[in-house]
Amino acid sequence: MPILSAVVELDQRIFAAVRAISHGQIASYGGVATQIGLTRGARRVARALGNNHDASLPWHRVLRAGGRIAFAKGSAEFDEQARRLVAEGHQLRGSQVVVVGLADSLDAQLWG
DNA sequence: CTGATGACGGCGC
DNA sequence: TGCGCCGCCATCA
Repeated sequence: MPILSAVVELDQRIFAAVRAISHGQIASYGGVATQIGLTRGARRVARALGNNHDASLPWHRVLRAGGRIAFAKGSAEFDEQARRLVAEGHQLRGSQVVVVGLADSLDAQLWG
């Protein structure tokens, strides 16, 4: 039981970090991973979101490094995420979210 | 056990 | 700027 329990708890921490991203804000997979104490855990975070079923989770606020949408351009998931981001006031340039201001780092704008 | 895969990241051309 | 290759990690066939 303890082994599996630890894994589940890790996922819970990932979800908590994602839920902590408020409306209009964005974060990167790697940033979320670092935030909860994981190094090189971007893929771990991505997989957690993929397994997640909770519709209340703001998964669309999590992007790839540089602010790019992770899904393939043209896919249904891509369109859905792009739609939600624009609805929250963001601007898209292709598959990349246009970051307003001086932040050269995504995570810097959120928790830097 | 070995090789392939993916909602990732970074460096090089 | 864009694209490709390679490194990382956890799963899966």
